[in-house]
Amino acid sequence: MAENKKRSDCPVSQSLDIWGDKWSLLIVRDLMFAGQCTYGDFQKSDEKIASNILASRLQMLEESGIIKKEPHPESKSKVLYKLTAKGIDLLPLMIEINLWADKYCSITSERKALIQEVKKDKEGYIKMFSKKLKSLV
Amino acid sequence: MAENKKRSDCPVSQSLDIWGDKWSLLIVRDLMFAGQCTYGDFQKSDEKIASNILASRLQMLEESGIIKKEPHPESKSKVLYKLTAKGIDLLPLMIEINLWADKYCSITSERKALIQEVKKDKEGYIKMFSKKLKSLV
DNA sequence: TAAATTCGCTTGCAAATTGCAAGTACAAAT
DNA sequence: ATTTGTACTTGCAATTTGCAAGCGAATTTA
Repeated sequence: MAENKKRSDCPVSQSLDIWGDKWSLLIVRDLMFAGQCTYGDFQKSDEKIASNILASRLQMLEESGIIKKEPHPESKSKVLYKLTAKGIDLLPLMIEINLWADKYCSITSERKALIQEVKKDKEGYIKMFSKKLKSLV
Repeated sequence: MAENKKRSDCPVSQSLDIWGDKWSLLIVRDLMFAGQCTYGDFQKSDEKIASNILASRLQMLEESGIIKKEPHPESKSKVLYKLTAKGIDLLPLMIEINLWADKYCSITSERKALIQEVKKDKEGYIKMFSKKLKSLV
């Protein structure tokens, strides 16, 4: 459950120790697109993550300071998950993943449009999007 | 052994299906730093990947066209692994991982120096490094 | 106000993956 | 001719994943 051991001092290795599994970055993706999500929102995503895996990943991401939990303003039974500044700083990485996939994977036209926007002015797009996300924190 | 099933149409998800495990990007990292590696070179890395995992990851990365195998020019018993263009295109992603880790993980001073170079002129650095890697293909 | 539903998890268990240690086949060096 | 180096493979135990169901509290519905 806890992936708390550092394999080496390499920055890549240390990063992968934190979010280098099949699910964590999908959670981050959902939060970047939606700004905030409930537990149920994550479960609605196309990849259909198992409930126990979702719970353990959310806990890990929270422990490593990438996301945070907040009470839902409208309901005591709901929880809101949000990205922290540390999580928002994964945006450039997320953009590069999309750009790579745009070149080498088959992408939905919906997402393709967004990637086109990024290509026009990558730095500008990241700044704008990052600012938007930070306003929600 | 084979992670050949697509979880969804999302570019992030599809990318993670290919290289989204704890080891693949470390193999790519080694190749980016060294230009080319033998099986034994990978095993010498700090993270001490198990031999069977290394073999299976190398196979997967080759099947997905990110790396390629070549006969070693000096020995029939050795094999050279190299990045393909598709693998080299992971460089911007790799750079962003390093930049994120530079901000949030504890990094060795050796790698810190390299990251400083990147920060001065990211685009320029990527172009230069990418060109260098492509000259080895 | 009682019953049903939603919500965020947890639990049990089978299946898949990982990690370790040792082994194998071929090439190269001694 | 024997030992060493190289790229893997194999067997097996331990961990992780994935599925299905369950659970307690909050909320909605009848």
